Amino acid sequence: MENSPLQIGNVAARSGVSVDTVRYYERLELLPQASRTSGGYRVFSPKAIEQIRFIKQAQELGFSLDEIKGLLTSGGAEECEQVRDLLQGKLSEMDEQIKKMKAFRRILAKHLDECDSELNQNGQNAHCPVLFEIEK
Amino acid sequence: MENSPLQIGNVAARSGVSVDTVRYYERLELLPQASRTSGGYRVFSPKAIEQIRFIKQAQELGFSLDEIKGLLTSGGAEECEQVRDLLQGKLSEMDEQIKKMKAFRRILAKHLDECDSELNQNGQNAHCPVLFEIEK
DNA sequence: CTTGACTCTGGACGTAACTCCAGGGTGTAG
DNA sequence: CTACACCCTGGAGTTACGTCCAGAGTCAAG
Repeated sequence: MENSPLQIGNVAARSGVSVDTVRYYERLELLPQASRTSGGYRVFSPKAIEQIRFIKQAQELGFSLDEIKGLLTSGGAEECEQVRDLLQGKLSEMDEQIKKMKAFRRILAKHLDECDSELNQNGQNAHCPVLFEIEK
Repeated sequence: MENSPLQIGNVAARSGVSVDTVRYYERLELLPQASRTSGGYRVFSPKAIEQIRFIKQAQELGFSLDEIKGLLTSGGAEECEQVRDLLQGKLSEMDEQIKKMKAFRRILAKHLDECDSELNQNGQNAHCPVLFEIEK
């Protein structure tokens, strides 16, 4: 049978994290308590893999595990509002961040240019003009 | 005289960090070793304040202190190229990140909508559809 | 000369998010 | 029955970035 129970190493490999991390997430209640075999081995449903991927995705975008927990425990109406608030907050935060990044991007790009032309013109005794005038 | 030496508490206050943090940055060589009074007190130049602000700014945008150190130690031609590479790398990273954020933003905004209409229509027994279909 | 605000050092502590380890059990193939 | 890969738990260790503390010195004002 190909229907062997989905055990932790498998889940870990498929979702790109370590088995330790899977157990860690379970402890933090980011994953539901997995059921066990008679021998005590955890048994996962394939949903767990998706869930871990979701966690990783959200994490890359700056959500903390605690916030992600908030996103995952969505049940009734009350929680729905709570999730909505969390999302709303994160959205404005992200807009803010994107704006800042664009501005800093421009600054860095400019320095990069200066760097390059400095190298082209002065070659050996070029000195980078990074940091100066970066303030506002 | 208004020309009292710029000491650590002052620098800290003006740059919005704690004195501990200033000393910490000095240890990490993110700030030059401050000179000392006869009594052993650090004496800073106003440039230090700018530098700390720069560090904080870069940090908000996801640079680690180690990377920032790379941005700050810009001297001759060799370092210039090194800085250029660092910036180049960070720029593509930022572009990547901005793209991802925009995508995730859309996903979250959609969920937010669903959340809202769910609340409007089903009121009390609304249940949030967050997490499902978020994969890719 | 005393007071009070400020500074010094070295090292311990704190948090997030893991990561590793010892000592032991499970399960299956040969 | 013996390997051998895999799993279990509890707890210690790690990295990044600070923050706090004790015990002691500095300095300007009164």
